[in-house]
Amino acid sequence: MTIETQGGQRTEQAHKLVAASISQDLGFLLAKLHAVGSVLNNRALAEFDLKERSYSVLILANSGLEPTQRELADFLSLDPSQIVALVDELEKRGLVARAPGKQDRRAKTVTATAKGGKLLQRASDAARRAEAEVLEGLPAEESAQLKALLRKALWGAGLST
Amino acid sequence: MTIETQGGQRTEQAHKLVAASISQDLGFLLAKLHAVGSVLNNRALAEFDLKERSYSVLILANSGLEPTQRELADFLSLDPSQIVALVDELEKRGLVARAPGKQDRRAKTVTATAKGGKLLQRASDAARRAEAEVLEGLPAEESAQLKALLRKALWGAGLST
DNA sequence: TATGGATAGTTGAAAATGTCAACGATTTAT
DNA sequence: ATAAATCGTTGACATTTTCAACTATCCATA
Repeated sequence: MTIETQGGQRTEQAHKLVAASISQDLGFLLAKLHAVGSVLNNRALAEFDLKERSYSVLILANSGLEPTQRELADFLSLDPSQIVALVDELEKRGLVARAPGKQDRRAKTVTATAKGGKLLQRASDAARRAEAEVLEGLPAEESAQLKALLRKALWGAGLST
Repeated sequence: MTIETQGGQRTEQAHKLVAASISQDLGFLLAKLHAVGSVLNNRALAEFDLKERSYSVLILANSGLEPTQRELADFLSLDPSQIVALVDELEKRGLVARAPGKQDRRAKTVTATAKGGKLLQRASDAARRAEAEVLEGLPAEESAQLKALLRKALWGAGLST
């Protein structure tokens, strides 16, 4: 991580090595911006005792889509056992509840409790501010464009706008 | 990771949960595309006994910019101790060499050997193909745009085009 | 309708990564 | 000259990832 946002000012001064060809590499760019963003996100969410991971699970639990743990694992690109740990903790805190799947009794759906929904509301404010900080170098239109392109790369056209 | 690219065909079928609001979250989008890309990158680089990390170090060592280990750590968002391990391994394989810094004798610059350069050439072909696979949902122009926006978010305007 | 093969969640262990504090050697500032 | 800071390195510790097993349930089909 090793990123100096101590004073809260500069996100990153242009580095000598930016000139190297790796700055054209998609994987590197994604890793780097994700690293910057994770620090800010986790810092913003710490106030609510959440991290990026648990925040994601809470959002999906609160989506009304009643995801099963397997669906969470697939969607978040995590191992099913990691979902167990995340849901365990959120459930212990009374933020989400497990329910047996309606069609499939093996599966367990995860839904947010009222308490979880309230916490999420406050937390997502903080997350929004963190995201804005990551994107402070981009005007609003380009931020939207960046996110649209990421969605399209992941899932193809059809959902963006 | 849990991503089904076994047959080599579909990168990811549109998931039920795409409808959730987290699909608008920058951190999530970066994490997810990075996860997909890492799998493909590491698979492509495995043939050369490299991973994303060592590949990045090798590129920078081969850039002609003679980075010090500290500069590598800052640029790659890694702890200095991780750079030690990465350079140790590459040096042991004869792909890079450490040299004392010219101005600062505490520092050590890392440069690629001829052997490292040759390996890098072959590896970067494979990496390019992996990147193309990640971006197969985007036409060339949008791929370039995505990368330009990522660079701008990281370092501001000035280098892109 | 019973049997075999797949799948959901869970557990636990092993491997890989991340984080951090300390240290010697040097540099920089005073 | 001395003090404070920095670079690479080491080693300890925490967190995360990965994987194989296990039970319960579902599904296909003989």
